[in-house]
Amino acid sequence: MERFYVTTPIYYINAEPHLGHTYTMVVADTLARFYRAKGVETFVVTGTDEHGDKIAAIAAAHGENPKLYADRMSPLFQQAWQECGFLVDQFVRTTDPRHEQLVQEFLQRVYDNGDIYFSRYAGLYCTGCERFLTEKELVGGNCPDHKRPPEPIEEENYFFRMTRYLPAVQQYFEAHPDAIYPEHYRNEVLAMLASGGIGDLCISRPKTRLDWGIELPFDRRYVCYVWFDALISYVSGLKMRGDDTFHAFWPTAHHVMAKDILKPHAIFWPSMLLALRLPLFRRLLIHGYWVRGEAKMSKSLGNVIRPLDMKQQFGIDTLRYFLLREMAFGQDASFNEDAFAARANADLANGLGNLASRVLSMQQRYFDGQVQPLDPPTAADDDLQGAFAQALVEVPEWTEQLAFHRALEALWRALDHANKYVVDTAPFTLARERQQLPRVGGILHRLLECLYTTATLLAWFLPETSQKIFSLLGVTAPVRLPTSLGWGEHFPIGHRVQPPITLFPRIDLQKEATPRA
RNA sequence: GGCGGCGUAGCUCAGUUGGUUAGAGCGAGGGUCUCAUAAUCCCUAGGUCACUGGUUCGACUCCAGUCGCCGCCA
Repeated sequence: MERFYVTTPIYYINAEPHLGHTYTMVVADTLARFYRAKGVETFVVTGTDEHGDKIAAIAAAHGENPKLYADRMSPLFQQAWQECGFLVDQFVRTTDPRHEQLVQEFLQRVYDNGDIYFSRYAGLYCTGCERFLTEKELVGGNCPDHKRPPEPIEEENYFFRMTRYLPAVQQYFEAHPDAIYPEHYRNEVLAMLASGGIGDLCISRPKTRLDWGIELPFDRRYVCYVWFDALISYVSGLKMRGDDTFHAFWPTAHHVMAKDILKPHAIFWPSMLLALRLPLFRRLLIHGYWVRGEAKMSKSLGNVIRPLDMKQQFGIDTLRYFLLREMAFGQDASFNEDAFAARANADLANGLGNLASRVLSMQQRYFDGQVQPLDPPTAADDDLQGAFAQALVEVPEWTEQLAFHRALEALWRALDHANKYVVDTAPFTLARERQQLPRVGGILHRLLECLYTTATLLAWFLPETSQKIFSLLGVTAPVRLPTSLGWGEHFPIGHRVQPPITLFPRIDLQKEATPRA
């Protein structure tokens, strides 16, 4: 059986879920639903990253111990994703004993293989970044990201002999051109590897400075550095379901993430896997940032859009549609209310929503909701069917290539065609003459088929809407993504469809803006 | 500083291996129908394709340089 394993990063619990997290989730969810529709067995892992200096500091600032803070924050993510309806097979918390045990087991294994050594290190440490900075990285003596001076620290630590594995990592990426997508990021990784500037990785923190982390099994005076801990969640998430699950899914691993954490995933992680004698992941899928004005959408800079607020105000599918339609996967995109409302109104309310509404309304008005036989097709009928046949081919193709915006664009070309078909064939005019009713019935039957195919192709993009349309049509969704339209086979003659509902209310920003008090 | 990318209509972008009047969507303006969520559908945008040189019969599309923006690395 074919399988597909997709992960998101485990999210750092220093802030609430924001738009960037939500986009990553939407992508992972869309991919999982797509492969599922194709009959592929899927597994999704996400979670929360709960260790590290920063968490300890935030918890202390709240007067809490870190574990309690984590126990309070982690569910915010879990619940948000659940309310958004994202498929999640395993939610990993790095404070879960099963995860901690695996991290220790892996550390021990790497240590036993001689890939971990002890050494003194002096440097400038930024608690915001949770890493040492070089002098050259500083801007005016400050960390460029956190705008404050790092602390000079000298200490003894454990190091992972990453340099030993870098040549093999490089070979792997050269031999597997699609392992990092988009290609732009693959080139960056290859450049990084070729530069020779990558050293071994410090994987410990002395407890004297920080004790909120997983203890090193071979030296209890130290805890594990966050990346070594966090990356292993991709394995522990599967192992929590048993070794069979791990063996079945691991070779198909697709890691979705934003571009800021490319390096740990493309350099540290494959090195760790090689040191652990585990197969490498299948692909890294790198997306860009949602920018709003000048500042990037980041947890430390505020500027947050809360997913649950968006869902409550506009519905999860409207948010999904905007995110998937507006961002070319891999590139940055901008988020603002005007673009959001424009997109939603033009494509969802006026396009898809109105089409469903007018078709179901006519079916109700002229035939009491009962589906009529197809009549012999005209040229216009053939064109319409051709448009949807093309969508049936293009939408899955673009999805497979992660070009979600193109996939949706392709589907909307067909929908636009359907709206035009209504005007061209004018069933509402024909219906005035009794002898034309068979033709009206044939036209409406075809339009119902348009909605059927649309719902089929929306299953992984807008699952809620897809279900709503099938339910309005009074039929069940196909079990498997069909390879041909099958028009004429979905509605028995006399089958009754439902009267229209408003799938997507038009968004009026001025109205939305007022009741803020 | 090194490597790489980008700069096309008000906005977001397409523009394949160089070739007749440079395209789409949205927004805006005008019109139409009336089944529909005042939605649909039709018409309308005259933009030095950043700038300057070069190659060519001919370049938005190739080359060099300039300016501006950005990414990665140092």
